Amino acid sequence: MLRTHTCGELTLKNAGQEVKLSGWVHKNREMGGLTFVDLRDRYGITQLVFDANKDKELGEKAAKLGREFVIQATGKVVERSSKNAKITTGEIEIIVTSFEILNVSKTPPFTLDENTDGGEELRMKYRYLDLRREPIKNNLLNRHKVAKAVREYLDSKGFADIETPFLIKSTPEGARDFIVPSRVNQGEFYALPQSPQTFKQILMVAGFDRYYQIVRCFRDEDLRADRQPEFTQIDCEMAFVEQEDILQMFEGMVKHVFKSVRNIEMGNFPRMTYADAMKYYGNDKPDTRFGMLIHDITSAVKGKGFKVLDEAETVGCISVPNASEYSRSQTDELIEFVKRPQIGAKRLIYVKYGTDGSLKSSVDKFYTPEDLKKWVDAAEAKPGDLILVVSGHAAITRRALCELRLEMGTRLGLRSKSVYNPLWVIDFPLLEEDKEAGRWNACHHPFTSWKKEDEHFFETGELGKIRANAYDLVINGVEVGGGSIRIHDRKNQEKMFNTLGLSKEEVELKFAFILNAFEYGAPPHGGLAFGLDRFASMTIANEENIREFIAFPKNNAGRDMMMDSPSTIDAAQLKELGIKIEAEK
RNA sequence: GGUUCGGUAGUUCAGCUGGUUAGAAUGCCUGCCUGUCACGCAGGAGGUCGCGGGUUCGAGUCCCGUCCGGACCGCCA
Repeated sequence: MLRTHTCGELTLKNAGQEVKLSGWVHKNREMGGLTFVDLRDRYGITQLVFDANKDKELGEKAAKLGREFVIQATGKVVERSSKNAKITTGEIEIIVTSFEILNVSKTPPFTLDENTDGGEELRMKYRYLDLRREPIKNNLLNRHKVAKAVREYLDSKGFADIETPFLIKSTPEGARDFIVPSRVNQGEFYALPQSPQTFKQILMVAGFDRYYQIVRCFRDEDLRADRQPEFTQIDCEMAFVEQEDILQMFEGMVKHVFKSVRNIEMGNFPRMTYADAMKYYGNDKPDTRFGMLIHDITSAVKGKGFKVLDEAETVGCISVPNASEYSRSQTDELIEFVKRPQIGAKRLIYVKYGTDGSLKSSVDKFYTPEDLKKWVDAAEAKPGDLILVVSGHAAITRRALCELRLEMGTRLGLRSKSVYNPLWVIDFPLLEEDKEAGRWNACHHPFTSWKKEDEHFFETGELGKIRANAYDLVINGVEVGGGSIRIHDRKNQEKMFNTLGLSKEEVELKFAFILNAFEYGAPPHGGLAFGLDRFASMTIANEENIREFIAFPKNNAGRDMMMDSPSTIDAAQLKELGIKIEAEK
């Protein structure tokens, strides 16, 4: 037997016991005759004591133990004379009588402490060492708890976990597919699923009623801190339901997860229409931990002969509390912020609304204090506010105000990590226009149904006004899940494909299976999917970098730094697949 | 496809407007130390300043190119 206990469980209650522990040498403190070794495993750290005065050979051998050596030690649990309150085993230590080196280790290239000195790149290359570190280890164990809580809840509600295939047909709407060549069918390809969308709908047609799967999905698009090419979804679908049933069911799931993983009680989730989210927050995933809402002040600023504002499509603003005393350099910095190419606003005008009611602006040449009073009234600003005004194209203005709002929220410390504000965003538009390609795309996906009362907009051609039965769950400004009530009859599904500009032939080629299925008694159904990586990182740490919550993530070029993939394959493999690689130009 | 920041000791970084032998911390090695737990003390080793080219009397520092990494935009139905 290599161990009788783990390194995290011995306490004063075990004093006097003979034990055997196995683990890694976390730290070795040699004091001259007396050596302390922190022995670490997944469960914790236990201090081993080696006394060279009692056993010279043992002491000398122990003094030579290097970091991350794997050892097995036998000894007696005793109460410490000087205790360590920071660890659960801090009241005891093991007086070692004998030990064995199970394996040696090279010196790790970075420290394995909570605050490692290792950079991102090294940590990824030596991920097996990084995963030994307390915070990363805990992230993964907590992620397991999230998944477990999800399964508990869904199981209790009668959801069945059913697997769907990974090698499927490529349907290049939306994201780019990852492609897998078929050897048996040369010249043909599978695609990896971007989501099991059509399979879960067909499971509804098949009568499974309540389905879920914690499943890997694949999208061949560029990466971000919160986006991986393969990611995990909690994929759910229900039959015989309306939107309200789904919101209730999954609000319950999120509450259950927060309660069981973090012991956080969440109240009922507020709801906001997409239109309001765009109007007041400038995007479809508002961070509702703070106010500072966007106000449209277009009509209040026009007509004073200042061309820039008179000719602007939109003029909007936010009012930053307690910032009216901002210095020139501080306001200049904000101007640079919105002019960054990523945002692209042309200018930022500000009005300082002093606590004494005074009004000073960067456009005093054009506007009197009386004019500016109209601005601050339209903005519902209060004395002491700094009003930041952006003008120009509607989309860019909205974007700039959205980013400014988030930035100011961060600077003023209004985005607390200990606060969780969930929000359902509902009534998304069904379609959005792709002006360059001259066609309409589905906002959510082409299987989303629309609101009956908006049906007539199909006839009038006002496609942008049609609202979908689609919803997102947003927590603290992060989209953690989304879904819709689906179309469940052939006629409407064909109408949708037709609206998206797919020809009859294309539809037949790509989607015949689901249209056929709809003709055999498809029940009304809908569902949603949560991004587990984001949901877990949000639940566990209110953190947006999902790489810290994935055991083996890829870097921002889609590479696995540890195994160094992707890589070339040899000529024989290519030949079997009938694939030739074009020479680089 | 684009924007932007970075690449200097094993590691994380400093190194100003170009100017002697490129520094700090930590890690590593050696010695000392019987109660440490970020142990302490003394000493030591360790560098192709990512790579290539250019400007210059002189380049870690300036310029061009290139490779690598981070963040972001486009993209992500």
